[in-house]
Amino acid sequence: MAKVLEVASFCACANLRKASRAVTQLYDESLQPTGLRATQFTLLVALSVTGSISITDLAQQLVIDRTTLTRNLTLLEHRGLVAIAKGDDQRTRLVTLTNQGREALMKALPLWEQAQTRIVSGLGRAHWNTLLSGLSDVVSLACEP
Amino acid sequence: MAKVLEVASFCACANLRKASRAVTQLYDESLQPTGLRATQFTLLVALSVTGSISITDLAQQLVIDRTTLTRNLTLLEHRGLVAIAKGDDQRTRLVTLTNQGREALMKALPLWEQAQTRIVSGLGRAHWNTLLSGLSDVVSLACEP
DNA sequence: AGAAAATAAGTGTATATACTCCTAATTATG
DNA sequence: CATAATTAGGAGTATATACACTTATTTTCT
Repeated sequence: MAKVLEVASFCACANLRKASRAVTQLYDESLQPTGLRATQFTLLVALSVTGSISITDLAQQLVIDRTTLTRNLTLLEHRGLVAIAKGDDQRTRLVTLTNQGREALMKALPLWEQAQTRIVSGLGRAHWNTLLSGLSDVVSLACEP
Repeated sequence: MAKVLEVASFCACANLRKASRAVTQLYDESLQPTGLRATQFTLLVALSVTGSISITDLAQQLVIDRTTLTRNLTLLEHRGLVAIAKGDDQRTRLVTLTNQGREALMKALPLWEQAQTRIVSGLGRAHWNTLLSGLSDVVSLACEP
């Protein structure tokens, strides 16, 4: 069936997931000396930028399910990289990067750069910027109600 | 730190994973009436194109870990959508789409098209093609030894 | 103020993902 | 030909992801 061939080649979901798998493995490998997975590194970076933030707010920013985020944060909390405390609104939990978390993040930065450079130089800066903006558009389109 | 802001905005891994999450939710929702997840649909499509194929070969094509693929295929096998049998080389397992699997695939195609159209029309055909080719380049770069 | 609606988060469950270690079968090598 | 090296696959474990359901708190409405 011609239609099936089209799906195999052009499915946005399949192609994004494939690229996601490939790139995650590259970044995981680069970050391995730090003991951080790429996803965990991303969380530390986000927290470093936002400062203290509630789980729901952080989840929205990252387009990640709230319950997924809770579980990922718990792993970082157990390693002392983030702290989770009650907010003024007793329902909320405020997540904060600890000093230890900040240290781990700083150590990881140059390793992240290795992986990132490989992708960006490989594509060329212009193509890379185009791709990045395409990804951003895709997120908007997929999240539209 | 300026560097951290750069990571947050430009990390290839974070942005790909974010887009991957967003799009997967869109496709999962579209495919929901079929009981297939987007990942499962993708496997059925791949098998429909390749015909009988060993687990390792299929894993390489999809840039997915062999053990992950085994587990994902087992779920489809239990639902009767794929068959897994020993190959001539007794070490290999040949995976084949069953008639039931082909039926499920056919029913899912129009639902896939809904989600796919949303992304492709949203981006515009030209941007979409650029994005697709960028994703393909990223996979090559990340998988390079 | 008290009841109802809304919001923030946690739990149970299921799938997706990949690594390490292990077994079985095949191929290569002496 | 017998043994070593290679290859295909499975099992155990851990993280990532999200849905449905539940609990606790806050806000809204009368």
